[in-house]
Amino acid sequence: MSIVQGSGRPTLAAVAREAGVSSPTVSKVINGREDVAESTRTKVLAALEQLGYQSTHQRKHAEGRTGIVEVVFDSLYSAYSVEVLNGVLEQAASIDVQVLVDVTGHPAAMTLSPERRAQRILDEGRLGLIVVTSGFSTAQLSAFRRRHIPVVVIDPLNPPPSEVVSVGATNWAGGKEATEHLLGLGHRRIAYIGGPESAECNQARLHGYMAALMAGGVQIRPDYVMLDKFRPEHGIRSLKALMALPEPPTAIFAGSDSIGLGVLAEARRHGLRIPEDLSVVGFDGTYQAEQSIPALTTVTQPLQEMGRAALRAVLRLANNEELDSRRVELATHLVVRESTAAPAAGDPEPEIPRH
Amino acid sequence: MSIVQGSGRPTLAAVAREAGVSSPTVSKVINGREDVAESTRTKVLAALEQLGYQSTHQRKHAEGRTGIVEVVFDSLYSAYSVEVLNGVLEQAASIDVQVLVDVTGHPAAMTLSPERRAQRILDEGRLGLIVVTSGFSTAQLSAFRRRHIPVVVIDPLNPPPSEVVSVGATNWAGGKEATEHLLGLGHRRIAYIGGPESAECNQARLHGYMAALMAGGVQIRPDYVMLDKFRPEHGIRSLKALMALPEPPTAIFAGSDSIGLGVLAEARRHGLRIPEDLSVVGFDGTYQAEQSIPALTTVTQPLQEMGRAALRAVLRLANNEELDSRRVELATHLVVRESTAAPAAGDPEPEIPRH
DNA sequence: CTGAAAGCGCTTACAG
DNA sequence: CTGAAAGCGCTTACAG
Repeated sequence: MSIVQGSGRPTLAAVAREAGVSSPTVSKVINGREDVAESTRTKVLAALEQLGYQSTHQRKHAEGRTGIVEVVFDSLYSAYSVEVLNGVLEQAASIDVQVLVDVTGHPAAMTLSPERRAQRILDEGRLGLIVVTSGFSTAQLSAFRRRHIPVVVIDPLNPPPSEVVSVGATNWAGGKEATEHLLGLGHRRIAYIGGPESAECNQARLHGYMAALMAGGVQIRPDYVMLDKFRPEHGIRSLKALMALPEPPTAIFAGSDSIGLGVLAEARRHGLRIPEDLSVVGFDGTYQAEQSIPALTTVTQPLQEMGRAALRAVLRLANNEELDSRRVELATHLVVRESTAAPAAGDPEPEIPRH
Repeated sequence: MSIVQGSGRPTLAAVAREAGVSSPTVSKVINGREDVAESTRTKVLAALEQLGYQSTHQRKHAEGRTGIVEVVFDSLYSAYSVEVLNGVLEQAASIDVQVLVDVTGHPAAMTLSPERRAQRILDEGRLGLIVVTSGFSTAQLSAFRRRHIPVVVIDPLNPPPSEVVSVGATNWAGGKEATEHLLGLGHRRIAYIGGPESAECNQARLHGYMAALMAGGVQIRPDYVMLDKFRPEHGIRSLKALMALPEPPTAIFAGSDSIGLGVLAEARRHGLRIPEDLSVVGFDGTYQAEQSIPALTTVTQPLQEMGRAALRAVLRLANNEELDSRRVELATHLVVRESTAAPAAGDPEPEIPRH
């Protein structure tokens, strides 16, 4: 059980000495042969781990640094994901790194356990991993860190473990700005149709919304806050419900562009004119918001820049360089388009004056 | 110069015998050492090629069949590309193949020569290559074939070399169906705003359009055919030009959804109501056409299915299985939505009766 | 199930 | 610039 400190990288023979067995036995373990006693296998595996043994194949791979970064999405069926991917791809193209795209949310997907995925990423010498919204639990992310695989999370749904690097946007400030815009136009009955209650980014937007209302001296009404998935259907259902209220809102702050587009579609079916009868603000700044008719006022997130920043961070981690910060927040900004205006003049306004 | 038929795969020693040199010399050539006479290097390279020698690393890679397929796009800034990618990803997820996405059209992109790309694909043991619209010239595609890399082209802009497998849609039939739909509604002044003149798919759609007009007894007017990029701006510019004609069209067949959406936007600016004043049909069947207001009538291409079919074909080629056909054409179909209707009744109609 | 011995395929160090 | 010889790291075949 002597600790042999070989001059260079560990060889199979060194592992054999460490484990107190012969080389052929180690060879068998590595190659997954059956004819090895379980106790021996355990000893050998421990020695492999201890010395950090890599097969010739793995070593070649690591030296060659094939330069592949793996990007994991829940799905690519949202403009949000596509824009982030485009940012990653652009950054990758400019520095000759390759991008492997993985989608975990497909019904037919083989669901790889994170441990197996981590193993594959190690075996195949990936430079690192970018995770876009959700996908992995805190425990799963920690598993990657344990194996020293650089991981960067974009806009994490749940707060990631503190040692994981994340890239996001100033969601609180964005939510505040959207709401202030509507207040500034004269709206007082402003509803929030947002994403899942558990999602970090939704909480920040919601609290930005509430902060703006409070600062504006407007009462927060629980019946004006509808939380569910970031999907058009949620916008459709929620607008229906809000319009059925005795005192329907005159403006909607939607927690995502896709929700906002759902609101637009449903408003149209209701015969509501946008922005004359109802103002709508989205969040994300996807091209769909730009191209909708009327064009959607929205809080733009620098999605491409977020993708680029994530790739840069992964590569720095892969090179063991220092990062300025474990958490990057890029600035959002409001883009005013056609879907917002002052409320109808004749609107009965049970106004509380600003104080 | 004896041809040694080793029992199994070629070893370095076999290459040495074939080239009439020693093993160390071959080793040097393989590892790119400088101290080899040029004439010797040439002989050795010939022998390597001849015997199809693979380094241990390459062999490991090939055996392990890491299972990466490379997909090359011009860009991912179009709904078309994204839908194709989603098809590829879905198929890949269901059979545990990984997908590497490459985008060549970015301004900052390192432009890899196809020879270097082919080399990389060989070295890194990719299963094959899917090329989505354009990207490679005929000569470049042939380079891949020469090196026995499975290649499938989706919707080739130019007719690919006959030995390359391609996946497309029934563009001619789709163009004909779109035009017949407009004729059936009573339109006679139908313009075509299509893609690049050189693009195969555009030619097919244009000829489908012309075939329908001829069958309907409607004169083909060259001033009603506008060809340029598959982009919204082309739709905007062309509609402007068409509306300035002494006899503007009452219906537009757009060669892509993105062109169609440009037409919609420009019509709105012009104060034209859709579909009362102008009918518009798109092509592609992207979700943007579905979500536009008014929703765009379009000829749907099974883009996801095309992505799936391409991946299936690449894997069959990689396994040396037979393909049913070198060219797959999947069926398009017309989806009627809100952007088409009968022309305004009062329309002055210099009508030629159908014969 | 284990390991001494032989062997394989490639690389290295160096004499010419 | 080339190759005989030694060597390295791993695997294989087989005796126990």
